[in-house]
Amino acid sequence: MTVKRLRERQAEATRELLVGIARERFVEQGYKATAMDDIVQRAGLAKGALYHHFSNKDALFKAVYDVVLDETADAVMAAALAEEDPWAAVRAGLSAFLDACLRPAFRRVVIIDSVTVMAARAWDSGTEGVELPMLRTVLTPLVASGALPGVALDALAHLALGGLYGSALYIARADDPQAARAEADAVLDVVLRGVRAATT
Amino acid sequence: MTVKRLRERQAEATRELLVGIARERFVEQGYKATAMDDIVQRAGLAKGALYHHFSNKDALFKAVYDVVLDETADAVMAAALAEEDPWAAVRAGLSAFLDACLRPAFRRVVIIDSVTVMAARAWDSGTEGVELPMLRTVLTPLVASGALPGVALDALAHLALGGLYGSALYIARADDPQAARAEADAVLDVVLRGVRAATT
DNA sequence: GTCGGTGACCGACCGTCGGTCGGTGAAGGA
DNA sequence: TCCTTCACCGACCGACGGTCGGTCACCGAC
Repeated sequence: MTVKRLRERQAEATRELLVGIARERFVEQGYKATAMDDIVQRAGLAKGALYHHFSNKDALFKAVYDVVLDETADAVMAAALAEEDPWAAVRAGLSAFLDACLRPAFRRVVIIDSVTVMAARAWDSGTEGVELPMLRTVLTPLVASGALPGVALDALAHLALGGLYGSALYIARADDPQAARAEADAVLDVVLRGVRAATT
Repeated sequence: MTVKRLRERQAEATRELLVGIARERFVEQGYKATAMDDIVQRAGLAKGALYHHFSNKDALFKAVYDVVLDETADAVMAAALAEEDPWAAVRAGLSAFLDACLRPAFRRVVIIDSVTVMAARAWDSGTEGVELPMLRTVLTPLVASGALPGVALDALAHLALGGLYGSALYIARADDPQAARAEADAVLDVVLRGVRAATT
C-alpha cells in the first residue's frame, strides 16, 4: 500500500492540485463566483480531468470544505477533550471554534458558503455535517449529568451551533476581528455562566 | 396619490403577480431550482416584463423575502412590545419567531435560502437584513438596564439570532415540527432563565 | 518484449439559464 | 391629433456547469 504505482501517485497529485487551486479560488471569490473553467485553466488541466475526479461542482467544494473543516475540528476536539469538567470542556471547545473563525478560509468556506452549497442536500436528504456530531460529543456529558433537566440534546446542539455561527458571522463581518472575537467571547461567557449557575 | 392612473395600477398588479408566482415557486423548489423563464411563463408574461420590474433574480427573491419576513416581523414585534418586563418581551418575541418557523414559506425562504442568496451581498457590502435591527430593539432594554454587564449589544444580537436560526433549522428539519418546536422552546427557556438568574 | 486492457486526461460540444436590447402599442398629457 | 412615455415583448446572447468519444502512457500477463 505504501508503494504506489506511478499512475496512482500522479492521479492523487492531480486531485490534490485541483483541491488546492479550488480552495484558493473558493476562499478568494466564494462558491458562486468561481468558475470550473477558471480552476481548470489555473491548474493547467482540461475540464475532463476535473470531472474525472469530482462528479460535479458541489463535490469539489465538499472536498475543499472537508479539508478546511478538518483543520479546525481537530483543534476544537482536542481543546474540549483536554478538560475534565464538562462545562470547561464546552467553554474550551467554543473558544477554539471562535479562534478558527479568525482564519479567512474557515470563515468563507465553512461559515458562509457551506450553507449555500450544502443546505439543499441537507434539506432534501437528512445528511448532516461534521459540526453537529462534534457538538453532540461535547454536550452529551452535560445532558447526561442531569445538569439540564428536560433538555433534548439535539435541540440544544442546534441552538448552540446556531449561536456559534451567529458569533462567527459577527466576527467575520467586523472591521476589527480581534476585538469582535473578544466581545463574542464575553457574551459566550455570560450565557454559559448563566446557564450553569441556574442549573447546578 | 389614491387616484392612480390605469398604467400605474396595471404595472403594480403585474409586479404583485410576479412576486406571487415567484413566492410560490421559491417556496416549493427553492431559489436555485427556480428558473426565471418558468416564473415568466406561469405569469403569462414575457421575460422583459420581469426584468422591467426587477433588476435581477436576487432582487426578485429579495422582494419575496421582504413580504414573507414582514408577515412575521409584525407578529414578533407585537408580541415583544406587548410585554412590560424586558425578559418577558424577549421570551415572547422568541416564541413568536419559533411559531413562524412552523410555516413552510418562512422556513424555506427566510431560514434556508435567504442565507444562500443574500450572504454574498452581506459579506461584500455591510448590508444587513431586518432581523438584526429587530433583535436589537428587543435586546436594547436588557443591555441598557445593566442586567448584562460587559456585554456588547451587537455581539449578543448576533449570537441570539444565530441561536434562533439554529433552533429554526432544527424545527424545519424535524419529522414532527410541533414536537421539535416544543423541544426548542424548552431549551430556550433553560438558557433564558439561566442567564437571567445569573445576572439579576 | 509485446500486447491488450485500463484509466487518467483531453477538449470540442451541448443545454440551460440569467440577463440584454431594440422594438411596439396603448395610455395620457398638450 | 400628435407626440411622449413606458409597461411589456421576445429573439438573442454569453457564461457556465456538465458530457462524451477519443487518445496515449502505464502496467500486468504471457
